[in-house]
Amino acid sequence: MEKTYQPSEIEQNWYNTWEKAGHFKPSGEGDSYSIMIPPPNVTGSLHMGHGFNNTVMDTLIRYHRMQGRNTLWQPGTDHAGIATQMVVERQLAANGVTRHDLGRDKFLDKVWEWKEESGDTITRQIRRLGSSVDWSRERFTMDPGMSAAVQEVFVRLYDDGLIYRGKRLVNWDPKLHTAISDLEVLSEEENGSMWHFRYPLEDGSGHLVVATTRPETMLGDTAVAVHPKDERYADLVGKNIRLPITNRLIPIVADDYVEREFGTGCVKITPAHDFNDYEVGKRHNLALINVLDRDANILSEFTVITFDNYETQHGEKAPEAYAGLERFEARKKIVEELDALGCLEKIEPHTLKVPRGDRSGVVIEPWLTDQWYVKTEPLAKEAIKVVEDGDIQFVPKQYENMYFSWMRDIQDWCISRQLWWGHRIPAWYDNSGNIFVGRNEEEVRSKYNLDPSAEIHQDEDVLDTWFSSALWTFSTLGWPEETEELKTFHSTDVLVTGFDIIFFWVARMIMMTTHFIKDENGKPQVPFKTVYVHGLVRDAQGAKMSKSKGNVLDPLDIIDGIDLDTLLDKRTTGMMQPKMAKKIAKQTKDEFPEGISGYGTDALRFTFCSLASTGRDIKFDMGRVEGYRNFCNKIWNAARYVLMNTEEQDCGQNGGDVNLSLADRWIVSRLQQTELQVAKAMDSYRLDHVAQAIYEFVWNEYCDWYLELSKPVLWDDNASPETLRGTRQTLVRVLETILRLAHPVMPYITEEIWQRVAPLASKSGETIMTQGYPIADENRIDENADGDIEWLKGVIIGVRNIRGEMNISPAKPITLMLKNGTTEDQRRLEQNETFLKSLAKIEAVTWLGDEEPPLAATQLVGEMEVLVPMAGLIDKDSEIARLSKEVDKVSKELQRLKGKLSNEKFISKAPEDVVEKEKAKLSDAQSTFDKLNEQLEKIKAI
RNA sequence: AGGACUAUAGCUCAGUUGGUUAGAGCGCUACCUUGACAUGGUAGAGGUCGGCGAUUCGAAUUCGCCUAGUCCUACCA
Repeated sequence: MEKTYQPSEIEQNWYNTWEKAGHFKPSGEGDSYSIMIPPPNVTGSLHMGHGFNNTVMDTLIRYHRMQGRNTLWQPGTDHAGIATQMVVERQLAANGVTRHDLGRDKFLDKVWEWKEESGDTITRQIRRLGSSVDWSRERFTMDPGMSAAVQEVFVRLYDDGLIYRGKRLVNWDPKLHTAISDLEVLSEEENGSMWHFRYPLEDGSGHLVVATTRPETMLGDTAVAVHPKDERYADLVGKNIRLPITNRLIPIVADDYVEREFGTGCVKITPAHDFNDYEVGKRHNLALINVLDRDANILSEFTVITFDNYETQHGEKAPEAYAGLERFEARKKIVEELDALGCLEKIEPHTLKVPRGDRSGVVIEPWLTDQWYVKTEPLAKEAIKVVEDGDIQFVPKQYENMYFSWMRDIQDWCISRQLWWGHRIPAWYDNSGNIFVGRNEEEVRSKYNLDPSAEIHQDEDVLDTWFSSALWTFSTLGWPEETEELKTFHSTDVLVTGFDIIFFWVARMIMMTTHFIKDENGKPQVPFKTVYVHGLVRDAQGAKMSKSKGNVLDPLDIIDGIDLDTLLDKRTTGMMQPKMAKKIAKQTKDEFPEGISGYGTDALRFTFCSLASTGRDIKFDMGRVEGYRNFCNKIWNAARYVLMNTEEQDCGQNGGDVNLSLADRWIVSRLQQTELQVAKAMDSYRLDHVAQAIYEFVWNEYCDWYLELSKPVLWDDNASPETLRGTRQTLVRVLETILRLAHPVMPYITEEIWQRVAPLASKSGETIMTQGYPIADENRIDENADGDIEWLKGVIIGVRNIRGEMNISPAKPITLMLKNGTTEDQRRLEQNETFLKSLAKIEAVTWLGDEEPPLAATQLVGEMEVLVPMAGLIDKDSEIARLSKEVDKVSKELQRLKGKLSNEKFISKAPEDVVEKEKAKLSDAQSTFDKLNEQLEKIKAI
């Protein structure tokens, strides 16, 4: 074996071997356990969040697979409508081509090409992370099967009256030319202005002052509203305003939407360009006047529409100066003109929330269009119930509240997108605009008894990407066919995801699944029984990782390492804002002056697990990765030691009596306790505790103590064959168990070592992956052995402490004296003298009776005094200093305990066992204190 | 505005139902190339657990208020 662990040399080989051998596929035996991967965007690449997410899932999957469950981890990718279309359009734009130049079919060919090319990136990354997904079942949301499911769902929901088409105000992205859902709009606070305008009354008797943050919309104003109880304006209600610039007459209406205290208490109402105004308009049956086109430029002819059937009444010419003007240009010009007309009262600075498209970043316009909607209320009802009933549990629990509060106030879901890339809406129209919904044109014609000669055409739009991902848990299993897989693996066991997509995805999956998938009794099935919600991975400063900030990390760069230049390249090419490049470069150089060295997959995975405490974001700390890389090396070298001492040796594989030493029994006992801890942590999704328990046991018990304790046995020329066999067997068996215990978290290193250790531990099999997960045997928890070793450790640490503080070289053999021990102490010494001599480098141990001991440095182990004679070794002053420090410590403790125990109330109210415990502590502390003082006096006296 | 979460050693984080002398890793100090490992070993230093109050014999842990930060949701034109 190499002297240090070299992850790069083994990882990819093992992955290929596992995959080829089919170990990632369900075994077909045992109770099922399944997880659906949250499908990443097929044309993107995985970031640290995915790395984390994959690690959690793979750990759970490998754990359950080793427990003998029939385990499926379903992989796949998402077509990500807007994001992908944008990428391809940007590529085309680089050559000066638009998608319209190509036309729909040619454009889609291009997208498919790009998907093929880029899809490999993701699957390669997933493989490198060690994820044991069943690649034979890989799915893509635009696969024929998936598309069929999407169509089926759309048609059935339409036929059930749960999908409708209507003209509504939607969030319109004027750059991408599509509607988007509420969730895709991000409102950030920005600095703007509040403009106060004077609107003259028709009768010339004065004016009202309205305030607005969006002057350009005034072209479409159809009323001014005041509060019905506002006395200032009571007699104006019903009168008309002569709207400046367009000179349109608009009424003054009373509506309690208006807040009297805000601004002047007068609000201009623009029903076609504001969600609130839309509601006001509806109540007062105002006209809707749309003044913007799809680019959010001013129309040359406004459309004037009534709420009644949204009938277009007539057009209205835009004031000539404004026709075709970009919206912010128009704003400027309107303010100037109003100023010139004497209608500008004042301009105040004002911070407001500006809605922007999460993809395009441009300001979203409420815009009146025809769109398709899912009526969510009935679906939400069932989706709320399954969580209330506990059919679905959130981990951590508090996310249920977030889920409920959103679900109980859910809006209808706008599912149509004016894109080309996606599932085309299965609806057809005839020339009079009648709607026909069906799986294909043929079906539509027969379903609606259409005249064969009737001309119909399919809707041009596609569905929101989340519409198809909402079906993910069952569409991947073959629905609407009633497949074996669907029966076996649905409902899935757990969904592992970040909280940021609870609304986008989790909620919608629950709605769709409960509506479409029922068990044999007609009870709605849930998509998953548990939702494990994890935090976001942030950079070392705690900032969200994002491409535009240039602080993203590719998990592979931590696995393989990357030099500074390449990393700089990666972070600064293909940016949306090239201006940022300089800043990003500096920040990157500061954080990674040497680039990043490769730490291997297992170290990265261990890091993710160790940071996976619930309900908390992860500030990614490179120092921890390094620490866990060192941990891998520790395991590696422990294995090296074990193999050096067991290979070609008798480890009891072929029978023969074994004699287990105290150390052997102790480490086996500790192993059982560790197994209990790990299982408990796994079952409660506390992967940080899993990692912690494994780390502690391996490093602080197996390596630090047990391996050291095995040395005196193995190196003892007089040791019996039974004893040697016992220790070798324990060495290999415990190591082999450690490997299985750690395998779900660190698949590669455990497999590599297991291949060599397994036969020595009488295990056989092709791979560690399918071995049984360790189960604690509580009969092997040996409290006597635990106690004895604790005692031994106490003595050894005492001696080492004296060595350390007295500057006695660890290499120098010393004599040790013990005094004032019990018979139990004597027994322990007798049985462990070899261990003690070896680990504390002691040449002789004497047991003192009542005789006066020589001057010595002292440590206490319980009542027993551990003495290292001073002659020639220890200098008086440093021993005085050392003892004084100890006395100080103990005296503080003594004070505290005395105070507590002299408190009447404590004695009378605290439970008896607690009082007893405190009393025992006090007497211990007292005797320690006395002995140390005594010793201190003695030393001082010389 | 409403809600959630977070605040523990210089840094990154644990701390089960209140009973600890508050832990780990990294970093720091001193010493050590001993036959698995310097990606190591041994011994140390370092915290009034964000603040104030309440409950209790006893609070890092429960409750209230406050401060700071993060994030949702809803928003005032």
